[in-house]
Amino acid sequence: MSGLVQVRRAAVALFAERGFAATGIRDIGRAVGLNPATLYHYVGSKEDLLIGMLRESQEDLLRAGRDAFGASADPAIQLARLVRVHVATEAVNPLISRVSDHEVHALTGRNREVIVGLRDDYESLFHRALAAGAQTGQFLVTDLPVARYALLEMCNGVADWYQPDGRLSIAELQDLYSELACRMVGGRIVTRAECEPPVAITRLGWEPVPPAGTEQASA
Amino acid sequence: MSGLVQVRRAAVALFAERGFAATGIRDIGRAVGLNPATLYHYVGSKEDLLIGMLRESQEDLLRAGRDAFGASADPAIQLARLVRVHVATEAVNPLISRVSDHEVHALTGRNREVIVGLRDDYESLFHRALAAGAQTGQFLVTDLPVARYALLEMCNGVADWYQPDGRLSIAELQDLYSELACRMVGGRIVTRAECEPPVAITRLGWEPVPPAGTEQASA
Amino acid sequence: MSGLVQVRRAAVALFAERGFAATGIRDIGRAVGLNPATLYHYVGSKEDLLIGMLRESQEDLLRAGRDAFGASADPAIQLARLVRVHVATEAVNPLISRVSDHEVHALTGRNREVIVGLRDDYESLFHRALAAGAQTGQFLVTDLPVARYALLEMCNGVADWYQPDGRLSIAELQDLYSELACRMVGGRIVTRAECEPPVAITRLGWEPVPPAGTEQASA
Amino acid sequence: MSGLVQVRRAAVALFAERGFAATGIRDIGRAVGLNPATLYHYVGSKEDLLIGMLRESQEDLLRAGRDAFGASADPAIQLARLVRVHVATEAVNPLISRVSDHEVHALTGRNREVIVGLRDDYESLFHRALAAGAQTGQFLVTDLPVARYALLEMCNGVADWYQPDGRLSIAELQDLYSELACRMVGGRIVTRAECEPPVAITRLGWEPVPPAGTEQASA
DNA sequence: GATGAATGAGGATTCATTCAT
DNA sequence: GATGAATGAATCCTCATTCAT
Repeated sequence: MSGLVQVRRAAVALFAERGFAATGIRDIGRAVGLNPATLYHYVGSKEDLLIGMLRESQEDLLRAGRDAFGASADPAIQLARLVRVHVATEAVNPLISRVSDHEVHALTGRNREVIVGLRDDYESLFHRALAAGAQTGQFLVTDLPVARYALLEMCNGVADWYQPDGRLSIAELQDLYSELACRMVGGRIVTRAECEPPVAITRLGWEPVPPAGTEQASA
Repeated sequence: MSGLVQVRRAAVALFAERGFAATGIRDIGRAVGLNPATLYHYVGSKEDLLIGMLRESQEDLLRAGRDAFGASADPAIQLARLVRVHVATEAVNPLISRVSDHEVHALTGRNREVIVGLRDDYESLFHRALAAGAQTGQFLVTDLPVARYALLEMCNGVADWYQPDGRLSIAELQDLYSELACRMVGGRIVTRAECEPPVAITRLGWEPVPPAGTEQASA
Repeated sequence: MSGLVQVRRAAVALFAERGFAATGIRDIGRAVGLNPATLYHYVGSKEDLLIGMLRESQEDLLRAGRDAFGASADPAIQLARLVRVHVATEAVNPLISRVSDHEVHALTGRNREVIVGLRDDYESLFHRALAAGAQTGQFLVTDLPVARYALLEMCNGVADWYQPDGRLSIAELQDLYSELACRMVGGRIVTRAECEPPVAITRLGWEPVPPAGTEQASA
Repeated sequence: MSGLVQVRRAAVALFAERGFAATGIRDIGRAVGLNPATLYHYVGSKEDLLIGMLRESQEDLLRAGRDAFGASADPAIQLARLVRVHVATEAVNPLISRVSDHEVHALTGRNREVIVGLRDDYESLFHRALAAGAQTGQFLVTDLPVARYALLEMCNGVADWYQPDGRLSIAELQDLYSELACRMVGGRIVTRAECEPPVAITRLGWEPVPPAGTEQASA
């Protein structure tokens, strides 16, 4: 495997575990058995690593979110599919998701703007689904921004606890969160079948491989 | 106002904004117009500041949570009151709440254990309310742990966006989140009136005072 | 007991145990239960403490040495008495002796000169006894400076190991070192009786009192 | 010459002159024209420097002492050889010897134990020679531990005054101390010839080179 | 690709000391 | 006498980064 990929994965793992600011370039080097100086053959700077992983993660999420959103005109299905995409993404890329959720503030200047922009675009998908559902009356949304915040935050936590080799398959996880989301906005419970075919969730190149991974299907 | 209080508030503000690891002792000193060395008159170490604020915050939340939980035997009201307490606490102490939500991992050794223990105790209140409601059938909870995670995460985000002088009063915020939570678990919508008298939410001594505070009632 | 005496004894004890440079003014304060700032009511500076104890120690040793030297015209007796005085002083004031032996180099400028001057005066007593004994032929001294160095160094170590409540009384200690010294310079063994009356060895005010002191006679 | 060697020698020189605690990492850096940070390329910590030099010094002394001791079965020759080794070692490595004599107390924990252990092993050689000589009656030792202390302390001072380009060659120095030691324990005077061939005394890599060195033979 | 050497800036913390109270 | 507050300088050490080899 390429040295660059190793470096990236080590960085993701360390940023996820200790946080960006608390991770030293030496720690990353040590994790891949490389002299700190050698890292600079692969990477321009520590912040480059961060912006790189955040951008890849956020762009991928946005792409998947758009696919999910565009696959149906029914707000309930749109919402269910968005939630399914989100939790599956967090479950499949837990470490990079944690970094995405926690370390945006470590970015500076233009880098920060780019990521915030991507996230805004992504969140607007939820807004549109919620707004449409509220308009048609199939959702009961007392306050739209609050519902959106609550929905997104709810999904964001998945990466913190989900274990791929645990009790729940990714598809089950998606079912559960989809159900919670549908109930939360007062809509009908969208079934897994209605969300077929599932949006493909890819494990990103930056995501470290778990020691003994169990692959599971998602819908 | 006491120098110690100033130091604490400055530390909370900076830890919330930049994160613990990215905040220097010099930054805190600068914020209160004190020489870095002088800080060590007030505080034993940087981590002492962190554990101090986390402990105070977590103990207060646990106390308020227990009060809320114990005020009724009805799981729906228990849950609604827990949610009301949580979001009000985040709204009243937004900065210290952000630190609590994000910086536990910066603690080491025994300090970490203490905070994690308090958080576990607090979360168990949600678990008991959910479990009781599921048992009686008034809640529709397909998966109890997942519901608890989702609920807590949903509430945790409030400190990130709520503006005390914004569109929503704290009581309205509580109503909205209470409604979302009730729906999410398939229960009846508990009204504000049912949660009277409200649990008192205190602004902690560590919480920085906003430049021009608007006080609002909570239920 | 006066606060100043307490401070001085604590300083001696700490300087002896950790060395001057490694002892903080705070350590001394802590040892006597005083705020660091309060120490400056008793003492001008950390170096003042050091020069004070070294001067007192060195002046007392010089005085005792002169008394011992002047009490007889016989070089053998002069030497024996000097050795008796030296080892008894180290045994009675072990902590201050250790500081005297090790921390002269921590003094600066004039302070250093004063102590070195006193020590030179003291050492010249040994030189005169040795030189006289060599001249009369009662000593076999191949190299006078080397003999003086060796003699003084031999005596200097006593404070590092002698235990007042141990196997040896001070008088026995004096006998032993006197015997070693006499042999070393090829002279006759001067008896304890010949050194009567013994020079008085005083416990200095700076010397910390041992927890449960056993007083012993010296000759 | 290697940077590491330069750093080591500078550290020895400064520790010998000012003491460990009073020497800053910056001082060492300045002495070798290196940024303080660069020192940490060569050395793990300040204490690493100290333990390194003490261990090397003490191990070398122990090795030389064992060679000297083992070269004869006659206690008088054993003792004479031990003394010759000791004073020559101090004369050839005066700076590192001073650090060895004065700074053991600056070590912490395990490091301290290691050095104390080595020193105990070394001192036991003197004990065995003295005890054997006392047993056969060729030594007059009234008190064995006191004799050992006195002997070792006497030798320890050499590094404080001996000048390699001074009046005395190392061989003459050895003769003088050997004579003093033999007399001190009431034994016969062992000649230089009886100690042939001399134990090799090596200048350690840590020992700073004097500005204009004069090499002299030792026996 | 890889690394040893190097560095300026900064990390948290302690220093001896002063001074108003 | 005593102390809390204060500080500039210094402590050891680590930071991200560069560059010649």
